[in-house]
Amino acid sequence: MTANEPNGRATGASEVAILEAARDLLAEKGLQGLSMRTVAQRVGVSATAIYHYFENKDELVRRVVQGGFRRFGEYIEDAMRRHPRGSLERVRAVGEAYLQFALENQAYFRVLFSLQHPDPHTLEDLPEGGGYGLLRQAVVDAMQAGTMREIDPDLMVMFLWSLTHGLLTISMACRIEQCPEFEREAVSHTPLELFQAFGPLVREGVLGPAGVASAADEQIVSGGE
Amino acid sequence: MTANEPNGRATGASEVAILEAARDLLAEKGLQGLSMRTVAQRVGVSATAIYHYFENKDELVRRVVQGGFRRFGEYIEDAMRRHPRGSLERVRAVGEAYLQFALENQAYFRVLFSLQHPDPHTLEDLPEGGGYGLLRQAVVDAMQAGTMREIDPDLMVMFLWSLTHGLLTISMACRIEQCPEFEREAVSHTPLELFQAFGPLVREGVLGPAGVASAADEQIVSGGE
DNA sequence: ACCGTTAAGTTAACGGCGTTAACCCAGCCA
DNA sequence: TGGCTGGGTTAACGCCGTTAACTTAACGGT
Repeated sequence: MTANEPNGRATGASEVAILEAARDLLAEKGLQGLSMRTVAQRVGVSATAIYHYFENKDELVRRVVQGGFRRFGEYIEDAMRRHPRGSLERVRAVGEAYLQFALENQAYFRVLFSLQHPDPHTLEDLPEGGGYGLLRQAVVDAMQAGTMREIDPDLMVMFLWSLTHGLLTISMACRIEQCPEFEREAVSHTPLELFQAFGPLVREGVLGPAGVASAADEQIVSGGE
Repeated sequence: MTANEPNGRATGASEVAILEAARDLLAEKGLQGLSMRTVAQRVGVSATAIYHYFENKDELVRRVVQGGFRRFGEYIEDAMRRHPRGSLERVRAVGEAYLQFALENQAYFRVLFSLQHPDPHTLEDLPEGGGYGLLRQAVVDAMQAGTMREIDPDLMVMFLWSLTHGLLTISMACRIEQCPEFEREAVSHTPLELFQAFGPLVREGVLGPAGVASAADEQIVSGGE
């Protein structure tokens, strides 16, 4: 309980206090640790008081998620600032920032991209220049600088985003580290290491640098297996 | 209610009947439409009867998920059968089957790869030869046939899986179609169309077929933009 | 033929959840 | 001074997962 007034009445349950409590609770105990009652208790107020600020629980978590996307965008902005415009490194850094945010704020991220939301968020949930826009800018710059092939930038963005997001969500939903195929492997386990190992595939594709050797001239190129 | 005996006692709540009811309920109303009580009602039995067959709700949905992965595997198996061993088409078909399953069984898929499970499933949840193993086989075959560069096959599988899974989960969590960046675009909206549009990027990478043209010789290669 | 065990149900209840309804009261403005 | 309003309260409803205690039908062994 926070400081109460002489009678049993509590104060200080501002909208932001509620949002902060909800955010912290989410980070600490995950989505199912966030109930109206626990949030209220942390703020020092009765559960129903929350309904003065938010229509219902859905709106509360939607607002929390919104704040999450904002912080997410900041991670990415920082990453971009650290690399020169038009460089491939900058594009890669955006991906790494994506991973970093997700891993440092797991409970958070799980909710941001939960598949359970009744109706999915449009990307305008994140602020205008948000993650998508930033990555897109990095991609357009790289294309203009000639460090990346020129195709529809939105297609390119979806490609990179899908790859990164997929890697992340797979590692969060499945414990690939302890799957037999991976145990015996030199392939590294952490999402970040995998992401970096993707580098050559992303740059040169599954066919390889010079296109794949046909079966006939295989031994010419690599000496056979 | 199913056929009851003379007294108020119900029968016929076999384990599989419960699993089927849970599966159907999940497909019809999503995860939050699946409660012990609703499942029980559909089977025609009291809620607590379920505890004779399953330890708790978690185990029930885990079993449902298991069955889901099995069906998932069948989709992929079918796709592989329709294309020759070692072909890139076969690998692509696996990805398309992945999309197809997910889109035809959305509520299902949302739970299979929910980020909310207390502890994530190991891949052994799916039967031995399951999705991962099948894709891996297709990849190994393609490498041996020379239609794909030779690298660690598990890395390649994670790459392809991440890409496909990410595309899917992003489209399920965010309504990219109605995001301003996409509205004005010729880029198609459905996951399947996007997946197909990824083709060149997957094969040749973000650098392009012959590596990207440096700014200097750009016009030599493509005649400028 | 009986008894004990077990499998498959039942009802009642507990505590937690989101949410609603009804009420309370300090502070402000006319 | 009086009424409105914003921010709080308690009580209650119906749903949830789960537990406890009970009932009954069927079966196997002596």
